[in-house]
Amino acid sequence: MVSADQHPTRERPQQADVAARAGVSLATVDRVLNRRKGVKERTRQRVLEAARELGFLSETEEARLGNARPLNIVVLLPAGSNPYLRLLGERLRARLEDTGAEGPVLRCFFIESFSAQALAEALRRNAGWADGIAFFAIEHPVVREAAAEVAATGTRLVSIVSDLGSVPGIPHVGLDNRAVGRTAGLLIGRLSGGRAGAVALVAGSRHYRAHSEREAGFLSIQEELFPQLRVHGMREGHDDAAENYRHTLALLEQVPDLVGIYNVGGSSGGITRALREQGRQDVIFIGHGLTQDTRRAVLEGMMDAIFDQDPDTLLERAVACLNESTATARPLKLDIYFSENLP
Amino acid sequence: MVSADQHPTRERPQQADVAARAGVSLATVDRVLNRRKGVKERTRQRVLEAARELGFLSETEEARLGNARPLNIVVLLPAGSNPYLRLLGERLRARLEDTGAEGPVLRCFFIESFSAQALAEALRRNAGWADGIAFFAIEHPVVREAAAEVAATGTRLVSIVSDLGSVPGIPHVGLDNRAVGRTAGLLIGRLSGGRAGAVALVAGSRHYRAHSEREAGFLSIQEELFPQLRVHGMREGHDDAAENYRHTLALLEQVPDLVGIYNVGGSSGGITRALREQGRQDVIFIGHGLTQDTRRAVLEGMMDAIFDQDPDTLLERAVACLNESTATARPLKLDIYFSENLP
DNA sequence: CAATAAACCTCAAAAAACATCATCTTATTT
DNA sequence: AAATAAGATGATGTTTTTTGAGGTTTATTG
Repeated sequence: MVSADQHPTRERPQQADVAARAGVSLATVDRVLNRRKGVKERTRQRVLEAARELGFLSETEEARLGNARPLNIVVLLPAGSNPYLRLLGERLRARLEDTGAEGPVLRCFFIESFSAQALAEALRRNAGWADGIAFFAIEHPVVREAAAEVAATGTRLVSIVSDLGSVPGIPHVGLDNRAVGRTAGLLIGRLSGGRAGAVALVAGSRHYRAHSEREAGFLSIQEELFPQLRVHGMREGHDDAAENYRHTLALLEQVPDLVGIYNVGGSSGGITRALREQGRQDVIFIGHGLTQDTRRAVLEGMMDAIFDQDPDTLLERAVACLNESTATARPLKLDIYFSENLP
Repeated sequence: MVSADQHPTRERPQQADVAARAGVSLATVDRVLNRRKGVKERTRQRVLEAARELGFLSETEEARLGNARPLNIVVLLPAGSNPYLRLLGERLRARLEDTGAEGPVLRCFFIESFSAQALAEALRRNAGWADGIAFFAIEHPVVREAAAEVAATGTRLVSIVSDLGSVPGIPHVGLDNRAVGRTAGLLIGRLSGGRAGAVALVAGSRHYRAHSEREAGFLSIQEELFPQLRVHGMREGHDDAAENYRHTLALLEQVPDLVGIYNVGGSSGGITRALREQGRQDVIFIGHGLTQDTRRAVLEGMMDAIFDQDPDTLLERAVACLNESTATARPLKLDIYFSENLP
């Protein structure tokens, strides 16, 4: 009968024991153990301690559950109808749900588009409170100033898609936009098969560095490789479908020998609508952002290629930048989609 | 009897003792010791600890069962001069060093190319020993048989780049090759700007499903959209630069109106060499695998586009498949590189 | 060979995971 | 202060996973 073992066989504790010990219900223990949301930090600790005392958790589990409040990250996106941005917002929400309590808490705010003032204010508003802010930069002294201030409070910053220019300490996650512009130019040039004529640029706003860099790249390669094409001056469509629609109609009327359009910004839907209505499938059209509307446009032949930066990768990299200081600023990969390789 | 517990006698402890000490049943001990599934990690640790304390396990057994985290993964690649495969091997090594003791141990073996026999043997050789095998599949009954056998031993399998066809239980990590072929066809058709003439296919071997699927996709879109182009029968270059070089020279001589070439397989270097030597920059050429030689070829204008599947992503996804059973088989993204968006 | 430990299987019970709703707190607004 | 909203917690039901209790077969050992 002697203690057959040194250790009197210990009954394994169960969640119910932990619950009793912590003075909470089973549901709460479950929430803590499975990292579900909706538990006050204080209660969480009580449960964890009870579990510890009962030896309910293994080392690794304890370490996994014990620590770390997830980071507080704010993402500032331009408001407006730009479908890519809406998609980005959605992916953000999806990511938040996905990682659950694991990952950082991502909050997304939509800022008045193209307004440096509004962006600067939003930056300041979130300083200190958030651990990190990811934002679409507008190149403007007001924004730069605000960014510097915020960085000083310890809140980390990362610009996404469009950057601030040379501001040290603010890494950037986005494409190599000059190369992107050149690639667009190359493709339009090659797809036009030597035809002479005009190519048009449409942009959201030159205040976005991303846009002006793409424009610069596009212009440089046109000049370099395709002298038979002349570039018709850029129009700012403010990433608005209706505005882009009007621009395109005007363009089609004014420029009889239009060969191609490159939409540097978002909301390509307005452009395809104009092209479709005018039956101008012959016009080569390249735009940005893989969304429902651009997919359809490519499939029906109104659009020739979509340039995209994968939203999930973008977010992941942005979060990584905010987490670690070893922020590698290698540009994102440009995804190019034609009608046949849509995902 | 006394001796039994006073002095830890050298009597062999039994599973029952381990079970008692861990506070679980014999069935659970059995599950842990024989690596059966359906044991909670926490319980597993308990059992292992109890076993350790009782000296039930030998060093090797303990190592095998214990934190068996660093999985043993074998990657089987075709031997040969194919630069993409060499790059893949390099990335693999890099990954191994990178993850250090954390990640799985990746071992890479080069198998005689295009030999179903050799591949089958290699699979069998690594069965049981390795936890998982990632392999370039060759579609052949011998291979399928070997794969099924290996899967039965508990060693998990994943095909990379080229798959085995519909074999349940063997997930695949690779491109949607039909779509890839169609995209290549689309690009060549569009870049040729309506010229009439011939387009040629070069492949490694039809025994690779990836190659034949790309071929099928290419043929289907040519027929569908570009009647002015005729497809010149496929040649198998066995992913060998020298062979591809000879093929291309012959091609250039025999087919005066050659408009484009699509190299379904690897080792595009031979083709660009032939094109360069013959001064045939006018021939549109698309090939696979972003490597030193294809980069150069694109930059000097001998090649028009490179289709690539990112080696790092490929490896990561393959390892993920071998780790978890929740292997999502979503195809990889096709990366398309032109002269302007090379990374 | 007999005795025994281990391997391997199935099935039912127990525990845990997961989802939902009601209730109660707490903070915020009016 | 009352009203409201948002957050926490508990109660409870459903589903899935884990575990235990058997039995049968296969190796091992004395």
